[in-house]
Amino acid sequence: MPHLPTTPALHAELVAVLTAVTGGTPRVLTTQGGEVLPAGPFQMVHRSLQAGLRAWVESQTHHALGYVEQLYTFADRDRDEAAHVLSISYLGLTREPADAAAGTGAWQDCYAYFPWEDWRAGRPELVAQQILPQLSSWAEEADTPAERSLRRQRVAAQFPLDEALWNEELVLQRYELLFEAGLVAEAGHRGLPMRATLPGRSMLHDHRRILATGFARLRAKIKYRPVVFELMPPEFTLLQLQQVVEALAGRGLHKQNFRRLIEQQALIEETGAQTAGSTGRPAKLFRFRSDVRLERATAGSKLPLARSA
Amino acid sequence: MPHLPTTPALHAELVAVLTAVTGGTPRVLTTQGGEVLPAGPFQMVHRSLQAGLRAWVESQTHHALGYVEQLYTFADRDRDEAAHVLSISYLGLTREPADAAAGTGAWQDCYAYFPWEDWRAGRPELVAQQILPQLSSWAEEADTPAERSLRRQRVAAQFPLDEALWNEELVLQRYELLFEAGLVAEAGHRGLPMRATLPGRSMLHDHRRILATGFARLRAKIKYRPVVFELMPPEFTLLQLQQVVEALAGRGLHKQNFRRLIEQQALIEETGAQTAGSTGRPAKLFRFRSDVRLERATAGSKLPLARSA
DNA sequence: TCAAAAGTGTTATCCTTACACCCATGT
DNA sequence: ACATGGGTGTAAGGATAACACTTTTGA
Repeated sequence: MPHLPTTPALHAELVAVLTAVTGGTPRVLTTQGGEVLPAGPFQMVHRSLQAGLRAWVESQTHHALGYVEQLYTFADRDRDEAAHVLSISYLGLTREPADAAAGTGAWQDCYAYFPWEDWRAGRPELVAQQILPQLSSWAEEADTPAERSLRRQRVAAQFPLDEALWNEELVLQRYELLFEAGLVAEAGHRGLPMRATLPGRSMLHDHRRILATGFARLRAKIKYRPVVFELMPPEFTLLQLQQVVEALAGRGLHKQNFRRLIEQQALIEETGAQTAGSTGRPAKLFRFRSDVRLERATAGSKLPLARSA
Repeated sequence: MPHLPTTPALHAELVAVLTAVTGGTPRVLTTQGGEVLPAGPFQMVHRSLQAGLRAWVESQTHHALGYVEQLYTFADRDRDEAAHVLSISYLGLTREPADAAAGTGAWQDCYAYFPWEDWRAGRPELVAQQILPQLSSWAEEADTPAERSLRRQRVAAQFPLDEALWNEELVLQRYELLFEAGLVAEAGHRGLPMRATLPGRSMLHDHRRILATGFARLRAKIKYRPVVFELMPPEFTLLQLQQVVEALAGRGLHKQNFRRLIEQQALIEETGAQTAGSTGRPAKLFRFRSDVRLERATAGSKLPLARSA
């Protein structure tokens, strides 16, 4: 039974998780001083939702949008009990424009929102000093033994003691765990009992959750699809490419294996030029193979999981 | 700038791709004689979209819904130019109820809609006899050499000549390719020039595309998450499990390796009982380990890719 | 000369795939 | 006896991960 009207007025908005990597840090476009993600009303003027989002973002940022992918549709009831809002969220990949003044928003460091996700310099102190103790006591105070065991399992799987077991893709699950445990500010706004407030910026509505969804999807995607290149300048060195991947994955990678695996996949080609002026030996410059971009829909790409050092 | 109202009346509906596997064939719940997927109006009475869908489906089918996952949100403009409809689609996994009369719909064989996706008995004749010739001539009649080359690439990647290169996950891409080439009936309804009409049932609106999205997601998911068990009875033999996976994947699997890989992952445990009465040696019965179900959110599972025979 | 980064070569290990074979039951 | 499905062992191959080492530049 399609076409039935819904009872009260229904509104829909598009929410964008727009990501770039600049200077070794993953960034996300925000508005209102970093408190919300860019969002706009949904209008049916375009062929598809995707086309609509692309046009809207490009008009806002004056910058071409490389890759776009739908993330999730949320029905957020608790902003305004009367008005029903559907939020259709998208992940978009770009490069941060040189003229930072263009557009209305500001690019923020993703790890400002999720400080516990950056393991590039080893396990963050925050995890051992605050998160694990808090989560442990949260787990122990569960009402039933079954719930207690379940909580312990979740904590151990998402914040493992052994650094080698860290799974960087679980960004959303970890945020939701910290939310449930009353460790992020948004939990208090929803009426949950707060245990403590971890460092890390919060956002309005459920935007930090949407950001976590996008970040998680991106971390998963770079492992099997050649989407990193949407974040790279036209020409780049292998080290630059590795640093972008590391910035996203939030951990260091083994240099030699990274290079080998990238090169043997034939996704990139040498431009013939080299870097100059920097310290160290000059590096060859590469570009993404344009013919691969065509078959992008099905082309795979692998990234080495080997850790550095 | 959130909260802005959209111009005309906006409606939203939930669309469900409800899947079960019965008697070696994957099935999907449909209404109106198999022409549409079950769909209902969206109402904000529940905590979340997911909870709403679950309650609605269970009230319709009188059957518990195991696993639910959001698929995609479509903005379908061409049904009724005035009314704007958002379709939020979900994938749900169940078991087909024994009393087939319960509920309003009918369970259809998924391969009735996508006959080219069933490779369990080797490459379907349909592919070599109709699809490949039609797609080839479609590719050759492109306007520019670049477009021609791109089309050839897509055809080769999605319907490879070498059976070993067949990628069962590309259900959606293949449907969209056949759509573009004017080989499925829905293309004609949208005004595209038809080249021929392949065997395979069509659906109203874009429901066959939604079904393809769900089928593709399911084929991808069973490889790394233990969701197959949502489709199994409480107790099952390893052969039954393999046949369910084969029904979904659309191809045969190597028996010995399948068994080994499943058993070594410790996702299942013996019940102690055995089958009786059937031909051949009695088989041990297994059940899904309930403690794994708890950690399902992060638990992985692997399926062997090795082909049979 | 040293630090920093680019590169090359080789080896160990694990997982997947493939192949060969034996066991238990009903007709 | 034989067909059917259950069940075990082991070897080959490829991909990943780990380690050691050389080369080229700027300060």
